[in-house]
Amino acid sequence: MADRRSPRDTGSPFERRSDRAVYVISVAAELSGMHPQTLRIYERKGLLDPARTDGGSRRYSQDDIERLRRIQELTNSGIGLEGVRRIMALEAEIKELKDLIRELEEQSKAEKEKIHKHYRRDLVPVSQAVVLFRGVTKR
Amino acid sequence: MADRRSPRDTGSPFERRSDRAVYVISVAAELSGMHPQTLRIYERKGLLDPARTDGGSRRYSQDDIERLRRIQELTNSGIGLEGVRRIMALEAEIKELKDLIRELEEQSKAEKEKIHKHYRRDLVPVSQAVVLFRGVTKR
DNA sequence: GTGACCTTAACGACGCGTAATTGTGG
DNA sequence: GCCACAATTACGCGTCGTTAAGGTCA
Repeated sequence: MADRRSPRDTGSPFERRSDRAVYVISVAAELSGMHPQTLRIYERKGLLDPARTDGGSRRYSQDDIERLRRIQELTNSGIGLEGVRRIMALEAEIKELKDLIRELEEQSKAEKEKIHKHYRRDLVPVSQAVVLFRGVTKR
Repeated sequence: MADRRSPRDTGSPFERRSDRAVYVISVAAELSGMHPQTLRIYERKGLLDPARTDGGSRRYSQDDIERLRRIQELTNSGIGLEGVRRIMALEAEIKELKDLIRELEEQSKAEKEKIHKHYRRDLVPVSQAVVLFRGVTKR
C-alpha cells in the first residue's frame, strides 16, 4: 500500500503527485458526485483512508477521488460496501500477480541470455577442439 | 469452465466424480444448510448452474455443494449476491494466474537445463582445448 | 460570528432470505 | 393419488444513502 503523507508534507512546490491530499470533503464529494456523508461512511467501512489535517479534517488526494469513482462503479452495479472492499483487494492482488508474471518473463529471458554468453565466452565447439586431458571423451 | 454433464451421462459405474450431478434440490439444500428457494435464487442470479433432468428438475453435484458453501461464507460475511458473483470470478482468475506463475517457473528452469545440456554436449572448455582452425582466438 | 467541518441519529429505498400459493412431474 | 419439485408472489429484516441536529475549529 502506498504510504499516505500528511497534508503538511508538501514536497517540492512544483511537484504534482496523485497521492497529495488536497481536497476537503465537500470538494471531494463534488468531484466524485457523492454526498459528503457517503464519503464518511466509506471511510468507516474501510474502503478509503483519506489524510487528516492537524485539526482533524479529512483531505482527499487525486488517488482517493479515483478510488471513489471505482467504488461508485461497483456500488452502481449492485454491490454492497463489504463486497466492494473485497473486490478491490482482489483486484489489487491480481495486479500484483500480473506484474510478477511480467517480471518472471523478463527475468527468464535475461537468465537464458546470460547462460548463452557464459558458454560462448568460455567454451568452443568440440568439433574444433582437441582435448588435452583424458576423461572428457563422452559426448 | 468444466463442462456439465447431464445426470443421464453416468460414465463408469464405479467412477466417483465431484462433478457428477446426483443431489436433488432438497438434498442439496440440506447438505449446504440452506433453504431450497435460496438455491433457486442463486441460480437465477447466475451464481450456480446445476444440471437438469429431462423432466426439468435440478440436479446438484458435489462441486455445486462446495460452491454453495463458499457462497454461504461470503454472504455470511455481509456480501450481497452480485458481490459474491464478482468475487468468485476474481478468485478463479487469481487461481489461474498462480497456476501460470508456477508453470512459468518450471518452464524457465527446464529451459535453462536444456541450454546447459546443449552446450555441455557440443562444447568443451577453452582451457582444455587446442583450437584446430584459425579465427577462434577471441575470448 | 459565520461557515465548513466533525459525529450521531433517524428516515426511506432496496436487496436478500423465508414462507405461502398454485401448478406439474415421477 | 401422493410427494417433491418448479415458478411466482408477499412479508420481514438488514444494509445503504440521505438528511437533520448538535458540537468544534478556523
